[in-house]
Amino acid sequence: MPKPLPLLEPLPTAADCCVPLAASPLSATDARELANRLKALADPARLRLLSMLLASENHEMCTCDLTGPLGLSQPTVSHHVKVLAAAGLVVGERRGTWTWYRVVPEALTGVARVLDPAGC
Amino acid sequence: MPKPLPLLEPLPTAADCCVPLAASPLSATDARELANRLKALADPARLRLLSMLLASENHEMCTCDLTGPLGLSQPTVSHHVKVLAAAGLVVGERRGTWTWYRVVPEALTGVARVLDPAGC
DNA sequence: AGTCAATATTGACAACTGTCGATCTCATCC
DNA sequence: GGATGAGATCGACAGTTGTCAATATTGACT
Repeated sequence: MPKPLPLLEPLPTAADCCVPLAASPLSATDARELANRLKALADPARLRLLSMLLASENHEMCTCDLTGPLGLSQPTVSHHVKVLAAAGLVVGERRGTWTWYRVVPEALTGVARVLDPAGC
Repeated sequence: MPKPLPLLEPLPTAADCCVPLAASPLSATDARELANRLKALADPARLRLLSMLLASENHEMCTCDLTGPLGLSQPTVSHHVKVLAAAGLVVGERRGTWTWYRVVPEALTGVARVLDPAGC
């Protein structure tokens, strides 16, 4: 359990696609793209992982601190963060031996906004 | 392509779970529940289906009007609307030979609100 | 009853996914 | 350099999922 270092740079911005679901019938490619992001979210372990990151002290955690609470093996946790990172929902940063992950809030907000028929 | 009848009753309300993702680490059961909803959303065909419903004239369509634009067989469309209905995201109503489906906007809004770390 | 049309269900199959053990990579410290 | 420890990757396996053809069900209309 290493001590978290203070972040040096602001959180990176994420591609936040903005094709509101309710505006017009989604094209096949837009639908595939949004589905990919939602697929990354649609897993209990990854949702818990995200919420743990968001609720953590410095809004970041290393893999070693995630395996225990999630009750999953280290390779499995590594797999999940990789899926989330590929979807742009988290970013990882290597500092020495550890890799620190944090959520990209803009990405989550983007997905939320696309979904909400009330327009948010 | 039958003519859509005017809706007689207001849209039904849906269970909108409200455990904000960012507030605290999600419990295993809460995560599973939210993941189930997201799994229902995380498919290109179902996303297109939802957006077609939302963008349609009377905010409802019958199965027969969905198969063509989606480019999927009738059983497959029937399968997808069933998944969406099981997740509470759409409701179907049989009128004569046809079944009319419409989105439950509250359900979508609920998911969007849970996801958004900005709190909406 | 009998026919027709829309929808739902079933069965089957290929593709994808979550999980873990084993192994590999890389940075740190002696 | 060698040892240690965190994390990533690989290979395998069970479970799930999207799809369709075939069939069943339901409602309308003679």
